[in-house]
Amino acid sequence: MPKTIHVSVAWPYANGDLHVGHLAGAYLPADIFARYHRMKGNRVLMVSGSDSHGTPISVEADRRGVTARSIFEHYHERFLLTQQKIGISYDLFTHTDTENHHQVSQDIFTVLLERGYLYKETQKLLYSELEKRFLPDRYVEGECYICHYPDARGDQCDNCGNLLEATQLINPRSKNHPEERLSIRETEHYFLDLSKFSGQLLEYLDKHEPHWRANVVSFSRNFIAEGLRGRPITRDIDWGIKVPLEGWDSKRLYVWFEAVIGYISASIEWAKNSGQPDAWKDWWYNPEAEIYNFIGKDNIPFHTVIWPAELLGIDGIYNPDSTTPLSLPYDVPANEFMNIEGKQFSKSRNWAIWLPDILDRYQADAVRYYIAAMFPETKDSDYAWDGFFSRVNAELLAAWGNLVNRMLSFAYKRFAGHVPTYDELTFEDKQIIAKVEAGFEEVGSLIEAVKLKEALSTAMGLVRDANGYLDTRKPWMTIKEDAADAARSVYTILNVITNLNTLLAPFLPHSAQTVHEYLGFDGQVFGDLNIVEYAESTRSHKGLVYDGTKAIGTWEKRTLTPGQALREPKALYIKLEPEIIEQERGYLGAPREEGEIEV
RNA sequence: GGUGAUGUAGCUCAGUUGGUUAGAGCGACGCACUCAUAAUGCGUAGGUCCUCAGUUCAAGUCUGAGCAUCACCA
Repeated sequence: MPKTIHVSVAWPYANGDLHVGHLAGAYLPADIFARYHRMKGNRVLMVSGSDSHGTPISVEADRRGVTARSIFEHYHERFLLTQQKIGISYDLFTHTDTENHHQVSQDIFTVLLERGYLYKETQKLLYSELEKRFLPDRYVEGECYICHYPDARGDQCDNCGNLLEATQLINPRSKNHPEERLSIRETEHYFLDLSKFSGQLLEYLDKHEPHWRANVVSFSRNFIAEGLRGRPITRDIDWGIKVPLEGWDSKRLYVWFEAVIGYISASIEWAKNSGQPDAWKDWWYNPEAEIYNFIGKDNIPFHTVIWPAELLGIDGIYNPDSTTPLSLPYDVPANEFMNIEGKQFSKSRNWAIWLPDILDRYQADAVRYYIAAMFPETKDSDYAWDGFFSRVNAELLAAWGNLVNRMLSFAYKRFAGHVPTYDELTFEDKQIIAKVEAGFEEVGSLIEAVKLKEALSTAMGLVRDANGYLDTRKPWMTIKEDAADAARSVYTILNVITNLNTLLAPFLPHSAQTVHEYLGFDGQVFGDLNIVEYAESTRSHKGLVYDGTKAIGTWEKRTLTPGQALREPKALYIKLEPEIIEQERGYLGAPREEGEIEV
């Protein structure tokens, strides 16, 4: 019985390029998980998109003196190309400035309001006469009321490190117009009344805790223990989704509130785009469906508490006659952070490894391999260039790539380009075949439990076993005096390589296709990743779309047919030069220029 | 300041409910091999499991205190 799996992936702010932190935290684990489940024959829907709203985008736009829209459109385009290149197989990667997303977000606001889950409250905020607007904390500077540092930011003091309340700053001023004295004004906002859900949320946590990661459980419990206070879901800004009420034209939905809605709105958009407008309900109104939210640890309470509260509050939306409730996240396998050469990622200091840059210099599967081997699943990990160098050369290339290359070219040369025909296999031959076949169960159950790092190292252990097997059977020796025995062992190792290739395919989809072809198979292991343009009534947008119709890869053992024609193999991976370590370290912290992304 | 997490071989990390000589990969060293991008295989060396105190017949594993790192919250 196939499972129904929703893979919800955190939405990146479209205010800068994607970096390895994005990949390590959410996108790559989600992709590996989704590819595996598709191979397994399960029904997968994986969605995400660019977060086009939010202050980070406005701040970046102001810094460059352009509109917020042009910033998000620029980076959305780059997100599509980058993720296409590294192969993140979204069924739909869209963005939050679509008519569809605006509509769904406003509908959800309206439903929550009608059901009494929202309340109005007056807040005091800093107002700029000059700009005729309330200023978000990030636009405010002033004297710290704790240490009296004169240039404290609106949300935090860089001198004493304390988090600040912007309205309490001494002589608060606008970042854009430092000469102006800001005043405090009252403004009205809607709040989501989280406390109304506390009983249901505790029940929800109790039910799911047993299969959640320890860090996710403790973050969530801690968040609830601190008390479920109402959270504002509207703001005094002009870039974002309008509040669907008369007289609220100057306000917009708060980005934290509408971005998570993207999981549903993108599912709805995907269904519309595929011509089956109700298809999204197979995931969202289906008690058997499992929803997995792949996110970074900074987002945990939003996905285990606040988002479930929103979902509980809108149960039955677009499906009033439903007898089953709207689905809540089944698991939130949050990753910790991936640091870089021992230091935390920092955009402002350019202490970052940008994906467009490294995809220009290294193979996508090399990047995927290193990051997957270093996934911060239980604690922060560290991306180090000497580590990248040695893991790619000594593990990916030397153990796996070389195994493929040595035996495929041996078979190609010594067995006239065909899979050898054999009489009977020896004990050792059957033993290694059985061991690798058992990997489907072993690696598969680790992936299902989202223990991806362990899944990868288990598969790599089998690669080492295969190399060990060769050393005992030595086909390059036996071919000289006992051709029949060489045929047995070469047949065996090709069979083993076929299955190892399947086990590694979710991690290394690009080289999986290459090996598949070298072995003489036709067709595609996975489907295609296309950039598609979608028109709505007043505007159109592009999305990244996985089309699985051509995919033939399945998660099961395969037996090679003796006599099958092989294709001439070439080396799978490019060997890295030691110089890259210092070269790459040199880019860290230095000024960077965005390059074109070549496909 | 509060909460949570982490601290195990040169490096990156595993170590389930406390139980025999603490594991893996990489790196180092030695040997073997030559099909392969000098790639592989076997073997060796390398650890007061952050510190101190406690519980126990027995602690990397439990408890307390401390030190260090990180995150979240204030």
